[in-house]
Amino acid sequence: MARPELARQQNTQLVLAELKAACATCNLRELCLPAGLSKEELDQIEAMVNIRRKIRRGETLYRAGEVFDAVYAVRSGFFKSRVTYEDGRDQVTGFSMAGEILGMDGIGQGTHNCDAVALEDSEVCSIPYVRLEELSREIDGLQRHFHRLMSREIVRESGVMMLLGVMRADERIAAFLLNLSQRLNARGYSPIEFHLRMTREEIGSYLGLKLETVSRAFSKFHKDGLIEVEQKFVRIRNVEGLKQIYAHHVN
Amino acid sequence: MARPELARQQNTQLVLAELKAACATCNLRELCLPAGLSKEELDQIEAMVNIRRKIRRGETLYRAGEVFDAVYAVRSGFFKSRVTYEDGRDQVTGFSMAGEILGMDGIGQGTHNCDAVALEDSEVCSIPYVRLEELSREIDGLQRHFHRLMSREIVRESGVMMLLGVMRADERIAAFLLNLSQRLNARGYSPIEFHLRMTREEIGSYLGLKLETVSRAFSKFHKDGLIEVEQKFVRIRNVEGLKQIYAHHVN
DNA sequence: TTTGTGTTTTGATGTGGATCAAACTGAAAG
DNA sequence: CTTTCAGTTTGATCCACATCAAAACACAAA
Repeated sequence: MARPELARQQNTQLVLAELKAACATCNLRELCLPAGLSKEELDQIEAMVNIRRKIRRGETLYRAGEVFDAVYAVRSGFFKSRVTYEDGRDQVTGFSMAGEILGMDGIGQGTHNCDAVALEDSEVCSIPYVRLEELSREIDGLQRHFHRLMSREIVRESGVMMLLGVMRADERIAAFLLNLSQRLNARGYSPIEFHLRMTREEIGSYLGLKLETVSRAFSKFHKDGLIEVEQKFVRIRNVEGLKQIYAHHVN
Repeated sequence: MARPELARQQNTQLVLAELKAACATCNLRELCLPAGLSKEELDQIEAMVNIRRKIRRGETLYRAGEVFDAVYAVRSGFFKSRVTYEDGRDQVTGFSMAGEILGMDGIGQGTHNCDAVALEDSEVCSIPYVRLEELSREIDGLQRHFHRLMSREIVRESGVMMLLGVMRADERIAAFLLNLSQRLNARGYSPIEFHLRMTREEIGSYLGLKLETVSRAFSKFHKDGLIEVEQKFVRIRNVEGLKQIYAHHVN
C-alpha cells in the first residue's frame, strides 16, 4: 500500500525460464524418476517435463485456491508449504528440497490446497498433470513411481501428526534436525553441518511451537554439546545424543 | 501369555468371507468408484475387487510392517488407523467409515505403515494393488479417481496437522464433531445425531489431547447447549455454535 | 443378582510451553 | 560509516492442558 511500485514489482517477479528439461543428464534423476527407464522412455518423459521455472526467494510457486494443472519437481532451492486457515492462522505443513515433488495436494479438488513459497531462489521442473496421467498409462514404472511418491507424502504427514500429537518440544526439534540431516545426506550434502533455510518462526509453525521455544531448544542442545548453532548455520556434534532425546522420555 | 488359548483364538478371528463383490449394485459406488463407468468397465472393476472380508470389532485389517498388496474399500463398519512409535507411544491418525479407502499408506514402502483396527464388526472389499495398477491403465477415469483419493488423503492429513498444530482443545473437538457429522450426512445418515464408535481416549489420541480433556470439552459443550452427550450417543443442538467455536478465537 | 472390567466424569493440582518484554545480532540500506 | 530492521536470544510470568485421584457408570460374564 505504502509502496505500490514495490508491490507490483513483487507480483511480477515470477521468472519463466523456458529451458528444455534434461532429465537424462539431471543428477536428481534417481530421486524423481523411476529406475531402469529406456532411452526412449526418458525422451518421452523429457517431452512431458516441458518447462523449467525459476522462483525467487519469497515468491510463491502456487497459492491455495489456484487451479491445479501441474506438479513440480524441485531442481534446486528450498520451499515451504503453508496452509492458511479461514481466520488467518496459518501453519507450515512441510519443507521441500531438490528432488522432491510439490503440488500433489491439488489433484483431489483440482485446486491447490496450500501455498508453496520459495525460501531461497529456486528452480522447478513443471510437469503438467494431464501429460503425467497419459504417460503413466504408457510407462508402467512411471505410474507406480508416482503412486509411491503420493503414498510417501501420506506417510510423511502421518509422521508429522505423530510429532504434533505426542512429542514434547525438544523431541520435535531433535526429530526435525535429524530429518533434515538425513535428507541432505541423501542428496550428497553433509549430514552434520548445514544452513537452515527457514526462520525459527517457520520451524516453530511446522512443529506446532512458538519461535521462542525453538530458540530455547537450540540453546539447550548447544549447552548439552549436541549441536552448534550460529544463526542459520547448524553443526550436529552428537547424532546419537539427538536420537536419544526422543527415545529418552518416560512411559 | 497368561491365556495362550485366547491369544491364539484372537489371531484366527479374521473371517474371510469370499463373497463376490457387486459394485454395480453397491450403494457406496459413487463414493469409491469414478462416475460414468460403462457396464463393461464396471464388470472389469468387479472382477478386480475380488473378495469381501469381514473384520470383527477389535481385530486388525492389517498391521504396520505387514507386506502391502491391497487397498481396501470399507463396505460397512468403522476403522481407526493407528501408528505406533518405536518407544510404544501411539497415535490414532484417522477414522474410516463406509465408502472410504484404507491402506494407501502402504504403496510407498511396500509395507503398511499403520495398523487398521475395526471399531465395530466391519466388512471391506479387498482390491489387490497390482490389479488396480493394471486396470488404471485401461480405464483412465479409474486412474484419475485413484489419484484423487490419494490426494484427498494428503489434504485430509494436512487438515489434521492444522488441528494439532494451531487449534486449542475445544476447537479441535468442535472440528472433530463437525467433520464426523458431515461425513455421516454424505452417507445418508443423520448429521445431527449419531453414535461415536470410538472411546474418548481414541478421540483424544487423534486430536493430540488426553481423554479427560475430551470429556471436559463434551461436558462444556453440553452445558452451553451445543450438544447432548450420553456415553457414545451425540446429538448436535447448535451447529452454528460449534462452528463459531473455532472462528471465535482472538488474533 | 453380583462381580469385574473398561469407560467416563469430575475435581484438585502441577507443569511445559505460551506469552510478554527487552536486549542483542547481523545484514542490508542509506 | 551509521541506521534500520527482521530475526534471534533470554528472562519473567501465566495459563491451557496434563496429571493424579476418586467416584460413577455401563455392560458382560458368572
